[in-house]
Amino acid sequence: MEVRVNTAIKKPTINDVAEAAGVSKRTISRVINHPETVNVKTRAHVKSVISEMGFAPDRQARGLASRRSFMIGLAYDVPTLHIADIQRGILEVCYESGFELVVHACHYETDNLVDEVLGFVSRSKIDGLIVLPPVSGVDELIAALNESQLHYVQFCSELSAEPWKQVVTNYLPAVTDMTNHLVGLGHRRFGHISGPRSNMSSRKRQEAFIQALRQNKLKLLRKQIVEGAFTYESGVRAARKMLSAKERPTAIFAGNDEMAFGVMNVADEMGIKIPHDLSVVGFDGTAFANFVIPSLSSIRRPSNQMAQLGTQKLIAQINDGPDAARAFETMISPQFVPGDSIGPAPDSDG
Amino acid sequence: MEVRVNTAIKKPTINDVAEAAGVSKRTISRVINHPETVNVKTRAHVKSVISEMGFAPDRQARGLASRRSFMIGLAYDVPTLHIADIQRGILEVCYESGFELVVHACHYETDNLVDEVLGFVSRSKIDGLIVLPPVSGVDELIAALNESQLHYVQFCSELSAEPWKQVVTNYLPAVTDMTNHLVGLGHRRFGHISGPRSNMSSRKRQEAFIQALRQNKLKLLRKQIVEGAFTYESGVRAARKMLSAKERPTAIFAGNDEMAFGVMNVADEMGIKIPHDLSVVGFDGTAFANFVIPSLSSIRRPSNQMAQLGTQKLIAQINDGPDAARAFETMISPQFVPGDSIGPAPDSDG
DNA sequence: TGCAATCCTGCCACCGCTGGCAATATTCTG
DNA sequence: CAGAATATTGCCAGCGGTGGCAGGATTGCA
Repeated sequence: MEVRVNTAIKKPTINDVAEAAGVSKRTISRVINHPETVNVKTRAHVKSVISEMGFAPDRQARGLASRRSFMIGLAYDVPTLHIADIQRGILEVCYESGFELVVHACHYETDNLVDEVLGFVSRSKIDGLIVLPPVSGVDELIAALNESQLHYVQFCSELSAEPWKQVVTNYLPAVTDMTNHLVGLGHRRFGHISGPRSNMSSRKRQEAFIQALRQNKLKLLRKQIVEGAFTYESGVRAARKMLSAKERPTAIFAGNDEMAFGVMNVADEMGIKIPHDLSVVGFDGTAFANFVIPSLSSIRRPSNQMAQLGTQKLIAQINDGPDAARAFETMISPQFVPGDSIGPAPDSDG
Repeated sequence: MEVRVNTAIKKPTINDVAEAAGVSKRTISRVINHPETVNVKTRAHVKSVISEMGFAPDRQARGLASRRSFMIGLAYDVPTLHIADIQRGILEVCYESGFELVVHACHYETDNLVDEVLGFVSRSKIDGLIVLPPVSGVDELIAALNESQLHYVQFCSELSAEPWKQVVTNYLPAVTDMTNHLVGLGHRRFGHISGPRSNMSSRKRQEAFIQALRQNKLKLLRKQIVEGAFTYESGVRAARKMLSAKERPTAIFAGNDEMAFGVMNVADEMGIKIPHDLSVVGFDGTAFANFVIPSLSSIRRPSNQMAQLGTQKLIAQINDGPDAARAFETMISPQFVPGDSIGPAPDSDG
């Protein structure tokens, strides 16, 4: 196996800098890692030499010696637009803080998820991990991460005992807002297409919906709920079932946008007009919600903000421990964004 | 700055294995890197000890000593669904080959793109880089990469002198297919919403369209082309201009799906029925094309296949040099996928 | 059976950086 | 101004691997 190596770019090493600055490499190292322990004058001199030579410490060597890699990981499952947005947000913060991002796609339902993720962690030697739903909803994984003492941040929907390791989306306000909006438009018969019941976020969304309805003295019966799988196809299946029932709902709240698109297509196919005969609301509020006709009402999660917050918390945790991470927010509130897919309840109702 | 370190998982080192196996660490290293130079018996023994102890060489140490990192990088710009899919495909191959993936989001129009990407490369010490459009269309960057002797694979639309560093999408067949299809439906007046003219892929798509029309003895005049920016909004603007012209086209080919969605929305707003009054075709063919009503005809790129191919080529290049990479395909052909957004040309035509 | 050629294997230096500790320089105290 | 306390800095030993080279074991051939 012939191995080719990049030889063209040769960067100065700490030794070169030490020699050029006329001090020992230990001092260079100090200026970089603990500047306050170096005499102001030496420090200034070394710093100028460093920037003059364009020196940047080698990550591998640094990592080997200090047991840090200056890289964080991202574990996710389905490649969605929401996740692509989150990834971008994470990168922005990474660059500010001098970290790189190593990604890992996995299947959250796989049996050996824990081993797989832990394997990724130890192979890549990341300093911390960001776990996105639905992976973040796997309890054994979170337990294993806690035990491994790896720094991590979990994006999820339920506050745990260690909030400094979390970014929690609070669904209730936005879902209540949405529900009140629909009730105000005269809707009384609702349908809900949930995500997989095994999924925490999905359960939380459903709970929030039920609670919001209850505040309006309305109920969501079991038969008004159909379980989906967060995919378009599952939305189609659920919608068929729901819309062919004898008393069909006048408004459907889907657990994500993809499933809501499924509802819109089934409605079209069945000649049910949106929003005249049926109102539809999704969840995620990615750009695509605006591209469909009529535009989809949805509950928008601020992906960029979430990503930045989560990354800042993780890096604070890595660099300065839990207390530093505790200084950041934990709760994130998504927002109801009305679109053309909702309207007054049809007259035929009641 | 208090630094916390992951201490719970402690993996065996090469020394532990050497001791356990009763041989020197040099031999362990050989078994891992050049097994053929080790006596069959010793090799088998060492291998069993390795797997028994669950030993895996430390990437950082290995990298430091061998000047390799066993990580590859991905440089991209806009976070789209197509790119999310590609990322997933890349990861699949990475895992088979023992590589990790470090991602880098950049802005391809920025002035110091070259420095930025080269900075990323040297910081992260990746062994190779995958460059996606539109970043891959920046000539100075490609030139700089060639000069730096870094292994890379460029996803693009024009064959260069070094095809083993490329995955080239050949637009012509699918665009011809699409064009013939539309011409067969009676269309004669076309419109094209291109991507930015500075973008190679965008120019290539347009050229392919013009060429396909020419084969049908049709022309695409300058005024029938409006420049967009690959975004929904730019599609909306272009569509407004195009559809309010006195002789509006009966079929529009947009440079990507997002812009095609823009066309669909403007048409709806102007009371132009799709596909009755206007046919629309997009480019990319991600899942969303099927979610809109009517479903969008598009040209689908096999993102997973492209990703896998590109990654295999890159890794072959890294491990075994250009010749190994040359053994792989270079050309990828997207496919025209008709949807409900196209129909016969309106009678009023001609 | 003797000696060279070929295989294997182990020793050791080093990749570039950090941390412990000792050494030196500087400042403080009486 | 001496001795102690404190601030700075340098030496050296790793971190966990890899590669060159030499030496010992084995094999080949006369």
